[in-house]
Amino acid sequence: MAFLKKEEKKNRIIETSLKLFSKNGFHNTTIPDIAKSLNMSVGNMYNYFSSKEILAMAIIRYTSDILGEKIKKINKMKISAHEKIRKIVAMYFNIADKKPEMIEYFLRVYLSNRDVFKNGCEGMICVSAFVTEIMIFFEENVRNGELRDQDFFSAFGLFMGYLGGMVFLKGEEVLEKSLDDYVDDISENIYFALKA
Amino acid sequence: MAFLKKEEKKNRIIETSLKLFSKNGFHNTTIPDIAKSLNMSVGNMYNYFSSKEILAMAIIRYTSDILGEKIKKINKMKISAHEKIRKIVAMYFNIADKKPEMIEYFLRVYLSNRDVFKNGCEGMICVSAFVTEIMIFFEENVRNGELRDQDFFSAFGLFMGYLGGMVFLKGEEVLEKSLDDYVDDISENIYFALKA
Amino acid sequence: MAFLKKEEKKNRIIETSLKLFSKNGFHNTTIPDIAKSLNMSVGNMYNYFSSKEILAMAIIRYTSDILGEKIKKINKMKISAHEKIRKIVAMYFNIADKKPEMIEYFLRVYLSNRDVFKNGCEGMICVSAFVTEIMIFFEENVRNGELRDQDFFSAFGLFMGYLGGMVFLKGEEVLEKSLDDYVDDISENIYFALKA
Amino acid sequence: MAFLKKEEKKNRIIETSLKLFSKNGFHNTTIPDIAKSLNMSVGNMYNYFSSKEILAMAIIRYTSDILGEKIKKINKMKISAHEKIRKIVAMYFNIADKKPEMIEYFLRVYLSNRDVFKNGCEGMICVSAFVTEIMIFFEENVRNGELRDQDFFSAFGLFMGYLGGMVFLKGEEVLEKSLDDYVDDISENIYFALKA
DNA sequence: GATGAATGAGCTTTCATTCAT
DNA sequence: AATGAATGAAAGCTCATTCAT
Repeated sequence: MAFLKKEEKKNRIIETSLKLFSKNGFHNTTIPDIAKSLNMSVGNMYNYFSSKEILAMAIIRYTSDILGEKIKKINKMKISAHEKIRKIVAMYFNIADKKPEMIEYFLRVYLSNRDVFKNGCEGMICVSAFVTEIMIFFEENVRNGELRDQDFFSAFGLFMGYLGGMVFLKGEEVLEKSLDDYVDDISENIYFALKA
Repeated sequence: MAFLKKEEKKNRIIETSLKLFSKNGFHNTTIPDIAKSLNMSVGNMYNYFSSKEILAMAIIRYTSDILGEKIKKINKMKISAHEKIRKIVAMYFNIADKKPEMIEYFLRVYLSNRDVFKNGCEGMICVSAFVTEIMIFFEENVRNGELRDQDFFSAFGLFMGYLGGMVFLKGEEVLEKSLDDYVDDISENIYFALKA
Repeated sequence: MAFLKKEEKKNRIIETSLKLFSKNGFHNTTIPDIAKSLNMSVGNMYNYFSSKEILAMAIIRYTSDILGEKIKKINKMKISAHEKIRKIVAMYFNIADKKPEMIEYFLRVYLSNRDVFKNGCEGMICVSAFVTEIMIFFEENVRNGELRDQDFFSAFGLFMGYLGGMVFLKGEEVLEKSLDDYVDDISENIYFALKA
Repeated sequence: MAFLKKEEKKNRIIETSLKLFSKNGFHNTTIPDIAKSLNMSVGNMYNYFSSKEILAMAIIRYTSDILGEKIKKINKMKISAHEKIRKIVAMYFNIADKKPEMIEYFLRVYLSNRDVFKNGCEGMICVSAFVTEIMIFFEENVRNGELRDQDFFSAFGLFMGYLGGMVFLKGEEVLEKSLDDYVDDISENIYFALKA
């Protein structure tokens, strides 16, 4: 492990903790659990993240950055707002399928442990990469007339809440179809809701 | 307190725990915390709810029943689907304003502590009162041609996720306006998304 | 239940507690458990036995009296020491079979909860009915020359320990045969050990 | 304490718990009691034994091994069955005198807390070291004609029950003489019972 | 950097006993 | 005599964090 740079090792810790926190929840995942998963000593973990909360905050930033990056790519495409919505929904559900821990972390850790994120992540600052790209998407397409002008958070809540809600339902095993099969319905619904 | 019947006392416990769980989270609220809030001994609490998890499950049923009841009333009104959506959104935000603990419990306790609700509330069974009324709303208005026919969960996820998402944003203090001021925008968005 | 005299009701409580204590152990049997078994309120139980320990001590006296009575009958028979030993062993194993709770109470409650019996049953005083009859048996048959003269407790320990040990082994399910099938072997062994 | 290896420390915990459990009983000895006796924190105890029951089972194995080892040595001696019996009785009473906790643990913890030993020690598996050596003693001396052939458990119950019974009587302070003074009587009785 | 034994406060839950009715 | 809600101390166990090596 000595050949890994400090930053690489931090990422390894983040990836592993992300999975464990998402699967078992923040309070049911212990630092020894994480350390064991990483074949690392408990004490050494503290050389990289000085507390469980600081680790949790690093994870949400990490996750938000990856999601933001993916939306940024979609934003740069030369396609209609309608098509962009579809791509965002498809991308989101694809992640929920392939790397469910990323979405679940939002839903089950970030959303519900306010106190953990209180000192350092207040006001969505730690998910700004993700929020910003949704904002760019929204404002660009309002400007070019494809989407109706309205309060940004009315639109943001729709995206974030709707997509998150569907992933939650999937997790509860109440959906008969795969998330993939919902892409059409849901992107249409979002488009109808927002279009000019 | 002796003049309260067992059922009334259970409800008092539920109401108080609901507030504490919503405010501080399930794992940060201890049974002694709840007991103290109720001026009741820890041991006696266990005469009413035999474990913390069983209490948590009673609360979600209680909350879902109240919400379901309110939607049921709206469902019975002789108004258009468009107006019903507006009433549901207004009612939801009104509760989020007046009794925020009910909505927050959904978001911060039920949604994110899968293991707590695993034995007894699997598959949304404990929120069925709420889900059922949304289902009735949706199917009646599809039948009478006001809403587009689509997978129920595509519609349900929109309602539940969108409204929950807005309340979350409010809780994060990122909304400048009061929830009330969002009723118009959001009910329009939902209507556009679902209308025939 | 009102037609039962106080003494009869105490016996009912004793019989029921005897079974529960024997089956689950003293510490794993709660007063509410006993009360429920008796269809009686917890508070009322305390009208008959003012503490769990006092109940436990009443039980050992009750049990010892019954066993002592049975040995007394054997002592009065006009048969040889050899035959008396056989009868005692057979009687003991018969009880262990038909009312195992009586023997188990000796083994699993009385023997192992010294502190419970400390104030009121010190020095085998609560089992004296049983001990006395064994003593009578022993001394009479020493006097008439059928048994060797030796320290009484050397003989008493043989009876009590051997028989108790066999019942313990039965309880551990390591004996392939029924206790009844051991009567011959064991009474021979005891007789050989003690005879003049 | 850092110079002690993990195994040595486990043994230290076993020795101390053995004393406390024997003296006060399993249910009246708390983990904090044990930890305090060891000048160790409660939490750290759980690094060595993951539950109170697992500790109790480790103790019975430990104790049985030591007793078994002592009988094994006697078994290897080139002396008569009669003399071996005497040595076993003497050894047993010597331990009961010098390390009474070992014998008391059998009597007051192992024998009477069936549920504690249910998962892991069923069917005398945790005392097999001791049982096996008694079996070897018995079978060898049946084979060479010194002891009568009979069901093993008839003989085993005699040893275990008789010796245990005497130690129990000693503990109840009803014996006027020291255990040592009973060696002659009791080994004669056992020998008469078992001899060919 | 790396280790993992050690800490101890804090958690959920239990239960003998009391007492107002 | 009878009820059972109420008490509260104490139990077994957990875990974030530290620190000597």
